[in-house]
Amino acid sequence: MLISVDMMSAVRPDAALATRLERLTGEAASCCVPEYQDLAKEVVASGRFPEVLRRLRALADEHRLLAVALLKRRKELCACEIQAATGLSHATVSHHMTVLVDAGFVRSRRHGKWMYYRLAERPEVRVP
Amino acid sequence: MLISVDMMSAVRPDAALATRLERLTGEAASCCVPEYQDLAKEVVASGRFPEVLRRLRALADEHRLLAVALLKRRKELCACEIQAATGLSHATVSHHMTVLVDAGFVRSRRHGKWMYYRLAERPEVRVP
DNA sequence: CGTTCATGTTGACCAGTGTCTACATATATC
DNA sequence: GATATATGTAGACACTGGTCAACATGAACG
Repeated sequence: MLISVDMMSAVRPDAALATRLERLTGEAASCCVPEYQDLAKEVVASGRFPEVLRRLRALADEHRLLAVALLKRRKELCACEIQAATGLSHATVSHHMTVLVDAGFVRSRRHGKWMYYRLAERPEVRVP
Repeated sequence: MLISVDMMSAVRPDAALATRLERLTGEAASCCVPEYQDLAKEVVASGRFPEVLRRLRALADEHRLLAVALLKRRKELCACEIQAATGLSHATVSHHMTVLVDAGFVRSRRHGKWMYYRLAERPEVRVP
């Protein structure tokens, strides 16, 4: 599993440099240019940002990360096994696994009374 | 994602399968085997787990992720520009950038009154 | 069906943290 | 040195979210 920030896509760095140079020369010390508000809105509004944030939040929990790490080692685990590993109540485990499934990291399947979890195919996150 | 074979063999996957099979056959429905507690401890105790968790937590915030996304587009930004983009107070921006620097995603340099931030070389996270 | 076991759902609690104000520090300029 | 600007730090507050107890659901088995 990989979470990466690829730095290949630079979008017009000239504008920022120009603004900063202008400020350094002291002509118009216009800090807090509205241009950055627009750029920020553009980034956030892009479809990927909310999804990436949701996936990062899903992984940024001690017990959920542990569950994913365990699923990396064991092909498949049932809910009670994850409960044993984390030491949490079954309610909390159920909550965590729902978060992981919704985020697309984990897939679940029911077999009789048991719920089995395994990693999704390409659990990858890229910073937008 | 690929699960490496050596990691699986290192932790005896047979035991898990045997336990589950045993449960499926209904012989001894011993849920919550202590083996998973040991495996969990082993994973958490491995040096990478705490660091990975810390880095994930650093990214899993709306404004910090935005800052990283902006730094991906503009080579370098000063604190006031990030403040303009996020609409936060300068104190909060300072806090967020400290978190990102500590997590190793961002590097900072001071030039006169201004603090400039840019992405670190290999901002990459791998689930342990 | 009724029971039992595994899991999902709800609601409430509370610790962690993102946020701001106020103050402190650093740098440049007069 | 005094002032102004940019940023860091400390403390307080509010809100998100992880947690569990209690209840609900779903499946296997008599």
